[in-house]
Amino acid sequence: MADQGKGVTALGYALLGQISIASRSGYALRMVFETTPMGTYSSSPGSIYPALKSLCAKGLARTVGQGRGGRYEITTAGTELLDRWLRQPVTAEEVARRLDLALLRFAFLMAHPDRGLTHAFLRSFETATAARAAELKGFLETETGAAMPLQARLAVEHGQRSLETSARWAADSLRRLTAEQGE
Amino acid sequence: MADQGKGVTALGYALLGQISIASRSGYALRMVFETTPMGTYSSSPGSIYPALKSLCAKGLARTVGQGRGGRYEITTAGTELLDRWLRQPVTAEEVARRLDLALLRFAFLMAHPDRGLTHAFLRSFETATAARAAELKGFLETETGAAMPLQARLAVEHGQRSLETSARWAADSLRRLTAEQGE
DNA sequence: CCAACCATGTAAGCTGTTACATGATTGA
DNA sequence: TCAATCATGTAACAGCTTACATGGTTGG
Repeated sequence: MADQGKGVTALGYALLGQISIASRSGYALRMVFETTPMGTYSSSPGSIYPALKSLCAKGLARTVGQGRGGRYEITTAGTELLDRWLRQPVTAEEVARRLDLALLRFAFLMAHPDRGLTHAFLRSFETATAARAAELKGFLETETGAAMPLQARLAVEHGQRSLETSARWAADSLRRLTAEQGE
Repeated sequence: MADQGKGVTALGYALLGQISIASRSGYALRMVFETTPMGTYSSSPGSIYPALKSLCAKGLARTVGQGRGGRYEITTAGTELLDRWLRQPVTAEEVARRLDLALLRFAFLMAHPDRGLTHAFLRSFETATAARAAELKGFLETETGAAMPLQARLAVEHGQRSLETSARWAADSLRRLTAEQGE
């Protein structure tokens, strides 16, 4: 019966994640996108307000109060959906097409009561990025010189090196989070 | 009179760039997306064929032949539009939101007669990625401890490190291309 | 009282996604 | 001849972008 998160977009999850930490007004949510690097996930009021309405229509969020003090808060169904989303492991496919979505999950895992999830995420993130980097490397090795001029190789190498950096980031982050917990 | 590339999307440029190198059938173009890392820019026939039609409707491409041997080729207007696009420098704004578009330009600059453009691109790419990385670093330094838990910092750091890698890639690529020309 | 900012929206247009449909050709 | 692959589409739907519109509140 639970509609499996059908149609919740990156922006939808970005909003849901925010209000799961603390209820906020639409304007306050907008400001987060405009003043922090989370801005990658949205732009203008024309996308945020409709997205909030859509979350309400799906029963994942609700409004409390109105006018000046109106805020959005997450519902039980919203919490459950967010939880299922946060538990998804990172796949090589996701890394190839939607790395931003994976990073978004990481950011919100910060507030999740199950601290083990962050560790699981980072492990699967490291595996998936390394795997995708290897795929690109394999592609470069298969395609021989003539079929692939230097400049095309360089373009693919950008992706490869970028993903290797991501994998290292995951390993480093895991260490730092573990160190913090142990203190 | 020239419609300044209004409404040409990433996929549109990806297609235009391909046929500027050699005329191809729609299917051949699809296969490029399905078998190479260029696949990031598209997915299914449902997007490629309409995009090709749209290019034709805008007078940027045309079909030659039909059925089995039908191919798409670029028009003069298409060549001019592509040229203007390829000459655009990389900005910090583009790096923040559409790094993929910048990389796409790089890949097609390979076929451009003006070899100086590739060098100009790489220099502006390096500057822009480094600038954006510095922005993120500045953000991390401004936001103090309490307002920003470790895990949120780490998420931003991912972006920062990734962009630093991009900047290094640009510098390395410039060296390698210069070396190749000098041989 | 006027400008600036808070706060929330609507509407048009375009793209992309998903899923389905179709016919030709070729190798087993 | 039958399956796979070549090759090209269409239709429904949903989302984002851009641009515009609207009122309340507060500081100078």
